[in-house]
Amino acid sequence: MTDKDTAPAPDVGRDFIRDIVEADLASGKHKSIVTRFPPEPNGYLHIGHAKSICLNFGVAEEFKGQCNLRFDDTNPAKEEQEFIDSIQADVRWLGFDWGKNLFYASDYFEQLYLWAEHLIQNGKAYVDDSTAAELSALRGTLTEPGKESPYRNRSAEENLDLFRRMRAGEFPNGARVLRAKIDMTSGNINLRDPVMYRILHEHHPRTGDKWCIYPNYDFAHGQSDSLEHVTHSVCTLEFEDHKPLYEWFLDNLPVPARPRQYEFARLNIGYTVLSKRFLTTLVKDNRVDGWDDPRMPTLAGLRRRGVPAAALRDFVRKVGVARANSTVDIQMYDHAVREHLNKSAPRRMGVLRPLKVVIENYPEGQVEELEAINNPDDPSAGTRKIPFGREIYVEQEDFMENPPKKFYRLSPGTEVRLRYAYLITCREAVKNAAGEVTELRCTYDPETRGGNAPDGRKVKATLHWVPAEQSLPAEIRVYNPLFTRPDPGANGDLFADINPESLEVLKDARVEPALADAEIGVAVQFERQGYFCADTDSNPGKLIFNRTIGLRDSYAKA
RNA sequence: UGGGGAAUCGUCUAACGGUAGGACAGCGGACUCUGACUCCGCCAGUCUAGGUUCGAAUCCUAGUUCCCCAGCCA
Repeated sequence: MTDKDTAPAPDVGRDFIRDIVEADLASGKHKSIVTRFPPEPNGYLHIGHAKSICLNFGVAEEFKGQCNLRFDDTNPAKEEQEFIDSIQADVRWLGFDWGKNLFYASDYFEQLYLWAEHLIQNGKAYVDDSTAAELSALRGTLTEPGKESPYRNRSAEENLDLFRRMRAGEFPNGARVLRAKIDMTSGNINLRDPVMYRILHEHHPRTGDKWCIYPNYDFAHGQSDSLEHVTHSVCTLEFEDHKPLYEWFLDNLPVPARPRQYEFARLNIGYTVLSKRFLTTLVKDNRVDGWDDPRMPTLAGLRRRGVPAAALRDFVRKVGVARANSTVDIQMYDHAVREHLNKSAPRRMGVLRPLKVVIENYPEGQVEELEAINNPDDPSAGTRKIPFGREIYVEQEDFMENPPKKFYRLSPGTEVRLRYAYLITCREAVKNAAGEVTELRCTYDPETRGGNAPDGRKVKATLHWVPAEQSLPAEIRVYNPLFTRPDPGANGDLFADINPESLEVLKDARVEPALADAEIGVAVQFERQGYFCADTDSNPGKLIFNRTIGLRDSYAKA
């Protein structure tokens, strides 16, 4: 293979992982590479996983290697089939394909068990009868070395007998563990005789009740990598301390291949939390409406909200891969989403908070069809017709009775354009007993059909609108950040920082008729408002839209 | 007082002893039938102190700050 065959496209982001892979290929250390994405099926994937997925699958793709999807299913107490299924759906949605390379750590349980016996026979592992508390006390602290367990020097025969009886189910949960015999005085706590197996009388989603002892991460991960001939085992920074242990097992076992572990910094984003533990709590406590709640940073949530997979891939590419902890500005994510949606989303009109407008000089009962462009940047997207009549709705915030100087929209006496329709002039604001504006009386200029004045006069504002009669009622769900601060939990209480206004439901919105058959999950732009998609709860009898993201609004900012 | 990492514009990220560059954000302007988009311009950085070198973000020394590790989680 030449450099030309293996070098990634020049426009793709480079990083230290890709540098290593490229060097390993160039030096002949590897003829081809194998990576893997190893999720634990104990929750849904979130945008942090997207970084890992794009990295592992992306590198494999760029260097013509292979990327396995391997479930790290070594803890049946937490893992479920639902998560195995959702993870596969999410990885596919993100745009990656593992082909035939779908594996489970549980596929290797028998081999791992045999390797455990191998270590026992070589005097490198022992069964410990200590309780969890005793183990913890013996482990020492960060600054003090640990102490050897009284069970540490059992004979290989006794250890083997005990371990086999553990497997046979003779002991209850927690009664004993199998530990590697390494070094209780190591500065690296992971080397202080780490646990390899624990007794867990649990039903496993894949192996059922076949096992009642399960290997833990450290005893499963490296060997699984080896069995799959993974060349580059890429994980996050917190596993760096585990690398010496990862290598100790590979060094002391007759494994078929020698993978190398490399670590990168996990993704953090302002105003959000990417912790499966926390997201699980949100779901279990019903603080959100499930894993795919559009407020969740899960791939399922983002998908339901209308975020295109390509935008996520692009976001992750722009963020880059490095070894320094960092927190990406949420606006970088917003930018990636808007950038994609601006190109792809058809334009429509929807009024979130309707204000009725009566066009006094427009003939009663008359309806005409006005032509609207579906995407100004893409002529091939075509046009559509929007009915127009004497009564329409505009956005409440597009009218002010006493406007400040830079307010270009409607106020008594001002003229504005209705997008693709006419120029109208506000004549009067009708109020209710409480003094609230309930209706606008306007006049239109019949000469301005389509939106242009024959005399060439200009108006500063173009407003979106919908016809009163033919528009459709819709519920619109507007999402705000799940947290009120960029660094949630920094004051010690994550829950205290949850944004009570993360969901805003607008029940009286009106949308143009073309939105009747909006495809679920596919965002369109409501002009001047943002991007919206039909929610999974939406149906022809009750339209429900999620706001994917708002448009930038330099007026609101000022 | 143990072990392991990391420090570059406000944020994310390049640089591999040779002009500190890009993206996001911000600010200013142009354009506009979306106060969107697009375009143009501006702002702004090598943790500190020494040293090596013609030349240091990069190499050396000493500090400082931040992150991770004491699950029978991953």
